Amino acid sequence: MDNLAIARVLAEIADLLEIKGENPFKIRAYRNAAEAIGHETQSIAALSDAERRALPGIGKDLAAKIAELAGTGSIAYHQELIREFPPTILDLLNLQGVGPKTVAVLYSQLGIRTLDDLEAAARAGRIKAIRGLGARKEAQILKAVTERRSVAGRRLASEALATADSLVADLAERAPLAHLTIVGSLRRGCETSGDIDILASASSPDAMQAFTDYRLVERVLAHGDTKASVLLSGGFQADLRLVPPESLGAALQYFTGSKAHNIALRERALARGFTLNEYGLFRLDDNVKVAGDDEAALYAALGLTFVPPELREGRGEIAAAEGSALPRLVEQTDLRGDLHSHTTASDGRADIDTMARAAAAMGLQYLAITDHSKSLAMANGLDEHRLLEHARAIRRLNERLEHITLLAGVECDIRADGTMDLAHDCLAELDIVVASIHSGHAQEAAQMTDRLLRAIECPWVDVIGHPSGRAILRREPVAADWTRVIQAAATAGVALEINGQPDRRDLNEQLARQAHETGAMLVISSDAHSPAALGQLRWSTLVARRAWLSADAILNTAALDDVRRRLRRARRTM
DNA sequence: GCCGTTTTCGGCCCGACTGTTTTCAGTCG
Repeated sequence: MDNLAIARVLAEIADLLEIKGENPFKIRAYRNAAEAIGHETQSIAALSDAERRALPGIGKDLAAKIAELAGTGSIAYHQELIREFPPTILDLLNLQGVGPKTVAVLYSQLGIRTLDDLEAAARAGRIKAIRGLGARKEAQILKAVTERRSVAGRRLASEALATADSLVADLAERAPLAHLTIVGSLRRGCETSGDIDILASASSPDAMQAFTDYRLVERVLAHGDTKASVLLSGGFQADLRLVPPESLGAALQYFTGSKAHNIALRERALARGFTLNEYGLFRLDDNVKVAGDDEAALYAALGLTFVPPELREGRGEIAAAEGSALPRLVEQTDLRGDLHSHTTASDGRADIDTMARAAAAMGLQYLAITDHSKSLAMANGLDEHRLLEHARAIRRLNERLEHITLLAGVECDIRADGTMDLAHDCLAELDIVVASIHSGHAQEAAQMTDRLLRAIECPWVDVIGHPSGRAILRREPVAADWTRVIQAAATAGVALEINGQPDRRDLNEQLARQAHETGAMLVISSDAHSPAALGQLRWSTLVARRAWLSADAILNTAALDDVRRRLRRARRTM
């Protein structure tokens, strides 16, 4: 049983307990454990009881429940809750304006257990008859049901950011004195985003007005003096918070989150005789403000080094910041080259020269041209003959280029049986080979693991591209024994890619961290199919940062000579 | 249900907005 499956059961218990009206701190304990387990790199099911209990947030009871789940496939306590409440009512929980109390009332008084039940009851006017609910609540619920059916939940960070950037640009024009920052999960660099959070710091309310008047607002969900929420056309929810300039630092901290990080930080503040809110850090005894305008100063006042937003997930960053043990995270400017890109030779949009100049203009010192191999016919993949011709063209151009060096490479398909899509003597002619899976994603774990291990055994493979093959929100990662695959890559000196396509980000942050801890080399790549897409290095860099990686963990932060020496082909033992 | 530099029991983050109320509970982030 994998970590995500365990986390899902614990999170569902938390939801059910909430509807039941249980002790909120007990609920939080289940939530915290689910969150921690979902992001743990080692397999929880494989751990001993003592090892589980050593994890933060897991005590005697939860360790026992996890053992029960791993051993029998279910938890009796969970089953009891399901007998009490049909699990379908959990669908009602994330409706705008409907929380656990309302769900409980709807179920106990009207027998509502599905979205359809709820809609029918609202249309029949049965909800407004309940004490504590009213006609407006009924209308709100009906709207929320309609909206739920028309829009999906979470979206790619790249889409959210594009929407957020347009919104901020508009606000900046109409409220020029406000200091605007995109906060929340986008600032933390998460791969998906549920809503768009914007912080405005200003002494006038202009930004608030501009926000609710924004041309793409479909519906205003809430609108107060300092806080407003809107639904944008396209399905995004956006929240704006307005704070005075002297609270900018505290507000940035607070609205960046995550929730787990904030709770831990506030507990730390209390333990040190302070209280922390979005307006500042205040001494408990006399309510004097000791920090608030500057975010780094706020962390310092709590005895911590600055925690980069990408690490604020409640995964040990506060303990590390206390001991000044946070890594210096890799930055996009640390990257000296990009080892994965495409041209018109296969399915790219620009020729070699255009890609090279675009990369040079970004300040990159080297760029690997890695077009697709023949079995990807849809992408006009290259056979041995065309590929070697392409490599000659790349090398000819290289002689004329001044500010950048091109590597002649390929993104070679890993066939279903783990063999390479191109002959080894052809691969041997190249400067770099990225090997990737593009088909047969549905293989069983054992077969997929063998396939990847076999690819890693090929002496001409330098990098495994987008190793898990996932498409965020669309396709699950392939099933494989990642511990074995990562170990094999580390032993063979094959690098693992962090792919920068915004819907791939593959390896993901957990596997990237595990790979680094296992001793595998990592590369941060764009997988650009156009000049503009070289900017996708932004997304893969974010993954590396969220995996706690510093520049020395990443192969392509090195100078080209050094990269050549460290590629598998230079180190292979025949 | 977890956890320990005031604690192995008694704590557990904090504030804004809405709707249904007569002072607040529920929801949200």
